[in-house]
Amino acid sequence: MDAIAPQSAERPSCPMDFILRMLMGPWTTYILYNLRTHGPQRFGELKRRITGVSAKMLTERLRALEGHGLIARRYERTIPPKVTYSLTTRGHELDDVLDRLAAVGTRWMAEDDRPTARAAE
Amino acid sequence: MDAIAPQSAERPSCPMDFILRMLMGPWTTYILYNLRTHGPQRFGELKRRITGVSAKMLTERLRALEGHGLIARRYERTIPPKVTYSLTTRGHELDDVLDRLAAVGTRWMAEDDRPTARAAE
DNA sequence: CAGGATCCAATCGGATACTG
DNA sequence: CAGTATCCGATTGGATCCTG
Repeated sequence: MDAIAPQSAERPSCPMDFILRMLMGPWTTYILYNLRTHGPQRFGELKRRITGVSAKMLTERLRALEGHGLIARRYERTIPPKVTYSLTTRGHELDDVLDRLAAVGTRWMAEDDRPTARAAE
Repeated sequence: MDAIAPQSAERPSCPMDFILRMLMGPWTTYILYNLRTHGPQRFGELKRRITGVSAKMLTERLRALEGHGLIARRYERTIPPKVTYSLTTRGHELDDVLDRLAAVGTRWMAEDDRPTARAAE
C-alpha cells in the first residue's frame, strides 16, 4: 500500500484501499447497519430509516454495494413492484470487524464527552 | 445509528459514523498505514511515499487526523523547519481493527482474482 | 522545508418531474 | 413502489504562486 494509486483510481492494489472503497461512500455504513439490525428491507423502508438520504443517493449506494457483492437485490415484478435488499454472506463477513470498529468509536465518544482524559499522547 | 444526521452533519451521534468520519477522507488510511509501518516521518517523506497526493490534500488530512487525536505534529523551528508526524496512542488503538479489515480485504481480493468462487449469496 | 492563499475545473449530490 | 432523467448549486481538490 506504500504508495500507488490516487484515491479515485481504477484498480486498487492495496487491500485496505480495496475494502474501504466499498465502505467509504456516503451513507454506506448506515445502509449496512440497517440491513443487519432490521433484516432484509424494501427500498422505501431503508429510505425512511436513513433520514436525510435522497433517493438518488440511496439508489446509487445500493447499486455500488450490490456491485461489490455485499448486498443482494430481489425484484418482484408485482404491481406495485417490490424490491427487497439484504446482506449477502460476504456482507456478513464484515459483521465482526464493523462491531469492533463501532466499539472503538463508542469508547472514544465516551472519553471525549468526559473531558477529563483529554490528551494527544 | 438508525437514522439521524446527514453524512456531512456536525455532531455524529452514531459511534460507527463518529469513527468512520475520521477514516473516510481521501488518503487517510494511506497516511495511517505509512506512519505505522515506517514510523514517525516528516511531511516531505509522507508526501513522497503517498504517490499522487497533493500538498494541499495531505496537509488537510494531516490537520484532520491531528484534530481527531490520531496523529501528533512536532514542529521544530529550525531553518529550514522540520515537521514530524507520528501516531498517537489513540492512533495505535486502531492497529488491531485495521489489520482485520485489511485481512478481509486481502481475502476478497484473492477470491475475486480467482473467478472460480464468484457468487452473491 | 512545510505549508498558506488563490483560482478554477470537475464532480457531487439534492430537488424536481416523470415512468413501468 | 422503486426507481430514472435532468437541471443546477455547492464542494472538492489539483495547480500555481508565495512565505517564514
